[in-house]
Amino acid sequence: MAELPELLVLAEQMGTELAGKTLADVEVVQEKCLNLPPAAFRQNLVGCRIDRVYNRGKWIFLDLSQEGHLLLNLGMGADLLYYGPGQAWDDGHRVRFHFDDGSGFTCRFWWFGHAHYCSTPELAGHEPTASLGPLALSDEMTLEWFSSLFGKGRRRVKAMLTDQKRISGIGNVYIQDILFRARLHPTRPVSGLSEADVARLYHATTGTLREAYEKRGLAYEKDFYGVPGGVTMDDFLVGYREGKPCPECGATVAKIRTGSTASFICPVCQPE
Amino acid sequence: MAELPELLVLAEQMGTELAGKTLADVEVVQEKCLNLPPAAFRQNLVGCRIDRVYNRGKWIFLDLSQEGHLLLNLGMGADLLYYGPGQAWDDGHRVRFHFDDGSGFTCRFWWFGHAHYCSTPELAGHEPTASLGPLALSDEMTLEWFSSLFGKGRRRVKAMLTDQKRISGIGNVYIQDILFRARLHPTRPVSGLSEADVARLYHATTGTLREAYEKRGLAYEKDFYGVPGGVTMDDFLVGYREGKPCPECGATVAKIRTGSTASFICPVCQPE
DNA sequence: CGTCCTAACAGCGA
DNA sequence: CTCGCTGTTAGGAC
Repeated sequence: MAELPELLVLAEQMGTELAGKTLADVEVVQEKCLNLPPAAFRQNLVGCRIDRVYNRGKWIFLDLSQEGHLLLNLGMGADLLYYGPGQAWDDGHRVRFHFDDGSGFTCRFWWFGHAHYCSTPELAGHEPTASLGPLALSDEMTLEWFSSLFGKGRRRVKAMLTDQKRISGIGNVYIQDILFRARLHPTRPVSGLSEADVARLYHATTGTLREAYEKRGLAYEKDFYGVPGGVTMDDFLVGYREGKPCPECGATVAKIRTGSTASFICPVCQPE
Repeated sequence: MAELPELLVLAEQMGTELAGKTLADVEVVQEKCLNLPPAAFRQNLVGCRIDRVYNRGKWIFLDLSQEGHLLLNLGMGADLLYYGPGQAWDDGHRVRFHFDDGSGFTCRFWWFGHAHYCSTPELAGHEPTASLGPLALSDEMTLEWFSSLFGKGRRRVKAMLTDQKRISGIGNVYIQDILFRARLHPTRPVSGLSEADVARLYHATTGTLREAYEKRGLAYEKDFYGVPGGVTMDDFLVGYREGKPCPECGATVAKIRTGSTASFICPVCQPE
């Protein structure tokens, strides 16, 4: 469930809290989350110091001493929760990382998530992260670069914006209001957009995500300290508001199937 | 345009007429039809004797002496026309094969066709023919084998029957009445068919093609001697009869788009 | 609510 | 009306 706003907050907090700490133990409850056998995973990590934490697409990267990287993906939703020295940790975790000062953090995946280890040479060959596009909120994401995604091809605008290989960080939650704010139907082909459409879409994308980031993400997600974000359902314009009136024109917001995902649109403001 | 009935007649006539003759010359007008440079194509063929002619999918195979094979595909429609010793050949041909007795035949492709040469060892690597399914009219095409195409998968019945890799020889003309006789809508998924549906479809397939073969194919196609077949538009039940009444129920036959091809159906007898 | 793999479909060009 | 290639979509698994 976590998308870029929540993941930016998490990585920031993790960087501040964990940088300089050294891993003393790794507890693996669910083996399937890993890309290595638990013993190898643990052995690679224990003794490493956390140098830096940052985002790449929907992955959180923890750069380690000894040329290593811990890569976390929250899948369909997860809680990454810090515990201080002597504090109890969250129950129901799938993986737990423990530091030599007695603190640590747990990963609790709702359905499925990933905790991968890669050495620096292996990193380029790590399929899930090797070809991620630039973060939707980053200096690279200029209007010029954004525009290069459009104009050619018969792909749909929703499919393009949620394709992590082209632009990363947008999922099926924030995309709803992004498209509404741009007044675009999710199945519009990317080649059918005018320059003005693309510019509106660019500002809708960065605006929606930046505002959510400033509110520290969704209210039904938790940060590294268990604190929920400030974006409530009432902040949504059309997302997950089927049956309610469009904030712009009052028409009834519809829930439709677009390919295999759900979309929420105002049928008047976002004609096909 | 030629499908199995026309191609069976052609291969039969070509076998009877050409077996034993030796190629003396090959004239290439349209280079793009070949899989080899014209000089190499010609060199491989001249001096070879025709041993046997038969069908594989929509390809006509001419087995040659010296471990060679001439493979003809008529594409969107073509005339293969025989000329006797001293007779004039058809004008507008793309390739012409001339025998040492003065006879020969021409290939006139309406839009695009292929004349390929393969040595016997190369044959297995000839992509277009390497994985053709069994001919729709052949001893292999038992009800049991036919049934194995159905039951599983989300493919559409029309796409399955015209997939030359699964069952070969059916094109967009005969498929129309095959589906009508089986009372099946072209976009029905193969996994949704009952045993009775499959049995009806089997008998519709073999019946439609066999009857057309007995009439020596379509009236707007020509055999090896330029003689048209006996299947006229009036013989079609729903194929290419949009706007006319269904022969079964009188409802108006509709022309619809199914994927990228056209389909002709009775909307009452072939519900979706 | 995600991501990957694969089957199936769609458009183009020869 | 053909076939094959390629980009895109759709479904199931984890």
